[in-house]
Amino acid sequence: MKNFDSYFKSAFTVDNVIFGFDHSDLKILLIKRNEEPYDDYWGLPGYFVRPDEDLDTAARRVLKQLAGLDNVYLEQVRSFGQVGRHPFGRVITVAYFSLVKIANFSPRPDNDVAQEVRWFSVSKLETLDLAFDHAEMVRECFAKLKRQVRTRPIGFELLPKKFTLTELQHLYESILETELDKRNFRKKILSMNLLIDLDEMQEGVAHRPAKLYRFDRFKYEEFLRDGFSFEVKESKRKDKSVLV
Amino acid sequence: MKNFDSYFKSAFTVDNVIFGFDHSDLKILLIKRNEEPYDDYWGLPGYFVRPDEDLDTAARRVLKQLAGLDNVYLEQVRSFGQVGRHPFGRVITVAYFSLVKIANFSPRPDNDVAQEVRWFSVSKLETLDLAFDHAEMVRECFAKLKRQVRTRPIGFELLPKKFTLTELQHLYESILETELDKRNFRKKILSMNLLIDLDEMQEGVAHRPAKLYRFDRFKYEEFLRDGFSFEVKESKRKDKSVLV
DNA sequence: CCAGCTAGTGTAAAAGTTACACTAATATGT
DNA sequence: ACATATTAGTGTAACTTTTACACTAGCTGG
Repeated sequence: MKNFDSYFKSAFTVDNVIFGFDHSDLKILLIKRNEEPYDDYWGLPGYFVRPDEDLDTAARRVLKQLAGLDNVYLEQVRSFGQVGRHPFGRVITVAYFSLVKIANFSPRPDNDVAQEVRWFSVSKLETLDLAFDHAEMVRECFAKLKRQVRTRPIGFELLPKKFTLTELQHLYESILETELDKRNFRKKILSMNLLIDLDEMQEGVAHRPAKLYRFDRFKYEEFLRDGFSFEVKESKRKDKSVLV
Repeated sequence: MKNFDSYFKSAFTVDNVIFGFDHSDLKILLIKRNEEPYDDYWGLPGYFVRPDEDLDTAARRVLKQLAGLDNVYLEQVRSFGQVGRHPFGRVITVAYFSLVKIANFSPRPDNDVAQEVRWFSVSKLETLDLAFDHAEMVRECFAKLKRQVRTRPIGFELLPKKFTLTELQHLYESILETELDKRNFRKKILSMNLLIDLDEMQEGVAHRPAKLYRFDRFKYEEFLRDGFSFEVKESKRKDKSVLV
């Protein structure tokens, strides 16, 4: 039998691109690193995968340890394995993207890998010099979110359980980086029958209060089984789009 | 500084799900393994990534060595890293899918890893007991192809340079596993202006010969820059679909 | 020259998409 | 208590896209 030992000298990590939505801004969670390499740089919450740990499990563990997050939407994006991307040796990393309700987030990096944890607006990230190839990972994950949000109702993972249609529209506008027509957006979203009108109103706002809705996950799964597709298109006009 | 040595004990491989289209059948290329583990099993062409090799480079090398394929469409899908998926140790694999023109393929596995190389119809794969977690990888890659083919003109990678509209339709039907309406399919495809009418005819067929077309890659890239999207939808009717 | 086969074509009805502007309801400040 | 500011909520007509559907054209081979 051949000897494969020389191949068993690499390591792998998971990195999470964690999206959150705060009022009108799409954000991602970064940590300020507290160890080499890239000590003091901002980067994605990520760490080595343990020898006895599945990839998804590792991603969830890191999410918990470095960001105090639990039970969130998580999806693998792809792996990044450029030779030389890590100074300690050959390290390939598996990128995940994750969607969280920002209000549920309590910054609790209960270990010493991160000295600080903070939300950054996706739109303001260009200027930041991130650790490793994390900037590329963020770009790809954002692109994937943009694609996914058109055909899957994952946007709801970013909103509180109860939300208004305007909040939902703002969320789509942030992700798609475009403006949507209010009437068309509402028509389309409501026609999908995936929202439950809670018969409750917003409170404490200095204007006409909006109705509150929640996402009907059960109905969505029913639709999925019947081969339904949650779909969103762009408008033909350059300056406006519509969630169709 | 911490010691990370214990993490540097794993290996990774690349595996290729290679799709080809032969007349009316979507196929994938498998090898009959000639070494442990899973000696004598059919499996995906894949191998260990070398320490100094990028992932994409490794995928292309393997494609070349195990299947004699060069210069083909290649795209990373995702990584599979279940603990225990490889008996030699911790090995995660990066799955790629690849689209090739089946006629260009000459089975030339110029090393001893594979004792045989063969095309299998995707539809008949269910019964085959593949090595490792390769069955799952095939399923996911096929699902991805199915999704991709609706929004990107990658189908052309599977056809010869010159093809007829009927061939193109059959290709779509194989991938989408559905029937398409001839008139609507043609209307839609031609309205995209991505095909060049070659003013040539099929020869040597025992029926009215069809016109030959080729894909206009240049125009496609122009469209991409202008934010165009190659889009395909399913029909509302259960038994038929249309490439829209 | 007939049989068999695939290529190629148009239209009307239905569905979906788009653009667009005003009234309703609340909180706050005076 | 009234005016102001602010966001919520709503309908329609023009246009575009999608869908269903059936016959003639042109070649080969016997």
